[in-house]
Amino acid sequence: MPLKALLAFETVIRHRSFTRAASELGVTQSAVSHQLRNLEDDLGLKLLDRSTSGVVPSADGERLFRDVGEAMNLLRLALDEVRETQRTRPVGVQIRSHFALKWLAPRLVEFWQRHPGFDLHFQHSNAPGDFSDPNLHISIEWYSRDTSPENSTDLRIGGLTPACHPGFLKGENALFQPSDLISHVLLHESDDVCWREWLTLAGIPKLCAARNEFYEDTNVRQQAALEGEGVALVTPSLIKDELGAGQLVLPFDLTLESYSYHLVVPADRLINPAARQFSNWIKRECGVA
Amino acid sequence: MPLKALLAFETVIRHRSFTRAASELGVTQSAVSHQLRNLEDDLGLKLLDRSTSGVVPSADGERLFRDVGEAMNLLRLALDEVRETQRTRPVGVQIRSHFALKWLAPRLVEFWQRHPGFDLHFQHSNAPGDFSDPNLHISIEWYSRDTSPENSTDLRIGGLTPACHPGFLKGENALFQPSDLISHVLLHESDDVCWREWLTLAGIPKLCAARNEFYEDTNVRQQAALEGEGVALVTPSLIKDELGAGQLVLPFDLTLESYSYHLVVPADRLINPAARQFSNWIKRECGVA
DNA sequence: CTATAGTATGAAGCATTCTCATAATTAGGG
DNA sequence: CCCTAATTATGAGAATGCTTCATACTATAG
Repeated sequence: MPLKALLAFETVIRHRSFTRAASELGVTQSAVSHQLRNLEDDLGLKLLDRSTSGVVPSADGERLFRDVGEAMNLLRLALDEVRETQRTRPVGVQIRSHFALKWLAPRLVEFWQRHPGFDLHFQHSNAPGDFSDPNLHISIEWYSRDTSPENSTDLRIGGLTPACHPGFLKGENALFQPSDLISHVLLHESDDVCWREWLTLAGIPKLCAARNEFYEDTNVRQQAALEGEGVALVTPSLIKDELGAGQLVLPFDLTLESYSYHLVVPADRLINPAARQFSNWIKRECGVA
Repeated sequence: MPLKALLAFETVIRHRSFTRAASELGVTQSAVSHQLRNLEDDLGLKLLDRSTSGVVPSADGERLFRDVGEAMNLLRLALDEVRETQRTRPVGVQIRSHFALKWLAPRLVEFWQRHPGFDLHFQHSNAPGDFSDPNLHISIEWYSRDTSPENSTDLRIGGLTPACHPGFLKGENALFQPSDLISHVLLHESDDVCWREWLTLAGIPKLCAARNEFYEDTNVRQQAALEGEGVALVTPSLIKDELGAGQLVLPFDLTLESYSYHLVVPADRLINPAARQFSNWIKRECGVA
């Protein structure tokens, strides 16, 4: 199908002029003339009566234009619509609420200033991003270096070390060394894997604490630690405020480094320019771009 | 507008397969893959979910296809229609009835055999072809070499010499030399120009005949001559039959060569392939191609 | 009858599109 | 669970077609 020529034809008919059609199409008048000559040669009939005072379609041209004009309008509308929805579609971001609260929220204002013009749609979950949902573009997940998936980038924000209420450092069951944890409550996420790994690092893999409590949400878990509920594993760089204010303390100088936040973006989501921008911004902010 | 890519997209969706779409489009699967990648990159969204067991459109792809598919169908139909009308539209030929009867008619059967598949529409007139009528493609006209228009080809069939009933060669007013015409009836077309030129050639420009009769149609005029009505100017090569049968004779060995049949075809009519074929055939038959 | 505003044309450069060769991916059968 | 067959993806280079440039041509209006 001589699509380009048909578009040129349609444009010429609308403008009744090669010159104006050329300028709409962003090409020279010569290009349009060539296109129309080719189309007429191809079809073997005259589509236009040319004159200096405007171009008028021949009977054949008129008939062809009825359908071609409609078709081109359809295409234009369809493209505009799809581009518009795409332009205004929010970038779907799954992000752990802790990272959202402690890292992202403080930086987001600056991001809006530098990249206005698109929306972000946040959802919070600890599970891996469900990218079968086409509206999810980016996920920030928590992985140890060797279990992180293919399409992820280590944001180098991470590490786990126990944190507790400052009161835990004194008194009867004061935390002097890791084995003292035996008489304390351990605050877990959904399982005890991380604590197990830290305890292994501390040389006491078998340690069994007084009690285990599970808080899916890290913000809540840390609040529980802050209130003296027990000892939670924390990422120090994310809770500088609480540490600075003395609300939480780190009893041991021993950090499990292997865990960190990872940016997960399937390659096919990067065709969304807004998603690409946001993803790049995060990497830049973390100094891993 | 990425028209080619949209066509590729539409074809892929219809076939649910890059490979089959490629074969419909007459290109390689690779080309289709490139087109779709470019389209998706351009729009910034995924249009297809690919798999080896068939390609299915994404939600966005589905929506785009609704309009694009319709538009492409419109274009296809419009092109088919216009091509079909063009293919079956008869070639309009204006041809002097004399030339049609004496030259064309005997050859037309052979032409049909060699070029079946299109119709010819003959109309007879001595006037120049009115090419403002888009249905007129070809005209065969009678010109002297120096008055023939730009877009005409001399078919080298022509020449004029007087012809008459054999009885005119004997008796009281027998035609022995051109000046004997003074006592005869001259049979003209619409004016006396041709006879004047012939008489000038014969050295008797002022000769005034006994009577002048006007017959627009050369076939009729020659019939009149044949019946002994008077003397008509004829093109010898076209009336070999009558001469051979002794129905007409040429009293003088003096031919006005400057007139001949010309094929007139405006350049823009040659975009009709059938018209081009017919025009070329005529030229070939006359040995002027 | 010239000026002006348009279209036509041919050659050459440029860009897009296509092909080729091959890689990567996925589903199904042994 | 691996292997095969069928599909899509990819990158580089080739081919095609589109565009431009420069200029010719044509018609209309003053």
